[in-house]
Amino acid sequence: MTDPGHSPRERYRTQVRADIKRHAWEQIATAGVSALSLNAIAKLVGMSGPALYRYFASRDDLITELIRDAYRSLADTVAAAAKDGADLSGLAWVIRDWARADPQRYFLIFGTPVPGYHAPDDTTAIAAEVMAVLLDAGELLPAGEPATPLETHLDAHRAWIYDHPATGSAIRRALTFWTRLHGILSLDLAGQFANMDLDLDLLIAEEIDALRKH
Amino acid sequence: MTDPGHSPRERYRTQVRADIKRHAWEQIATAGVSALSLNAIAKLVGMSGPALYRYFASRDDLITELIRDAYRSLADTVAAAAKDGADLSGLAWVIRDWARADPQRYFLIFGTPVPGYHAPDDTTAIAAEVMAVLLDAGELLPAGEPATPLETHLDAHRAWIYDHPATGSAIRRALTFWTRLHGILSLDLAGQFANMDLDLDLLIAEEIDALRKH
DNA sequence: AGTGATAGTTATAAGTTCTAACTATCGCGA
DNA sequence: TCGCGATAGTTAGAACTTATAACTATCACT
Repeated sequence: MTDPGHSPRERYRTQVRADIKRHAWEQIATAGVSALSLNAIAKLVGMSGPALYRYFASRDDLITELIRDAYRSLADTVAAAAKDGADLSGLAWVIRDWARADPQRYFLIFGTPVPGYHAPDDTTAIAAEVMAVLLDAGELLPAGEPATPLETHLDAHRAWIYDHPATGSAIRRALTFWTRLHGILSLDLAGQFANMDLDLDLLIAEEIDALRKH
Repeated sequence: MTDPGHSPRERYRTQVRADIKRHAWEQIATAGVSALSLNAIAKLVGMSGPALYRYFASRDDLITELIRDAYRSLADTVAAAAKDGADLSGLAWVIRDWARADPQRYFLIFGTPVPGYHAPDDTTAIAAEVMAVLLDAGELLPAGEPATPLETHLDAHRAWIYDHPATGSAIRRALTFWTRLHGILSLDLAGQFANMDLDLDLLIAEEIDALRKH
């Protein structure tokens, strides 16, 4: 048989792939994904241009893998926080920190979409992991008296949360947590709050706190 | 004197510039800003490659002008709605429609930032126009009893709204209107709600409605 | 030790932005 | 109406990019 999984060739290959990705992340962090150059990366890892195509079929292929890793990193971070007992507030701070650690990584997932590009299916599965954590956190809060129209709607269209038993109220809170936090984070990371001297944590805190009350 | 402003040369020049921008917008709408090719545009308007540099100093220069136009379009749209008496809800629908009309135009302003790129100063002035409208709309709502910590903070750090006399409560509502709506719109336009069968208008309505109550 | 898969090489094609150098055209003033 | 100067366009080319083709060296396993 060839390569049971840990042959020298295989180990070398995964090491070089990791090296390539490491340099790719550095480029993305400092100049954005549009400035990512396969040629430049190849030279940085010590090989010449086309050799890199032995490891990634194309530029899009490499970026897709980076997107996958970014999703994985976010899901793991959120899951770890949940395991440590974080509520919605705690999750908000964890996600804020994760986004700030590498804004371009955040935008790789949630930023400007490229028309025609479709994220691989497994990334939506990872996104569902994150959503499940948010749904769990949302369920810990008491639901309001009469369900709102949105809650009724979400309760009826629940296919995307798979078999999670969350109530309409919990789904609404999880969804709203997501949209509110993303709104704040993406505008902040994009520099739209520059020169506003805004206390972002105060804004996040009050927005998430409002979710607790409604 | 030369060119009082309406010489034949000048008129031809502005017409060609508009032509170039028109094709640029088409490219951006269908393939995103990263796929914008000066060469392709030049051929579409009937000139060969480098001739386009008579009209725009560089690719970045053209994009910057498109960003400026996008800001201008948004500000005009919002201002027109306000003149027609739109409240925060009405403004939300107008902005939603404006974003949907050309998602890539929306992302050109609010999408993934390019590290190192600084928007020209006049765009922040246009953004202030939009903010002024939101502040006006926020002032029409009654303020809650004790000001929240965020409202107190915003009241103290009000340099960015220039001389607008809005209260801390109004600033908070305008800011929150912006972050909430952007969170929803950007995730939707980016396709993050795909296959969720989500009634976006219901989500927007409840989020903006919650602002009225707090 | 030999051999076949793998990893690297260089050359090349077809793009891109953008500069340089040159030419043709257009419009204004005399 | 003629001429001249500013403007608009051209082609050539430099320095990049992604990506493929063809070839060679290396490495690990039988």
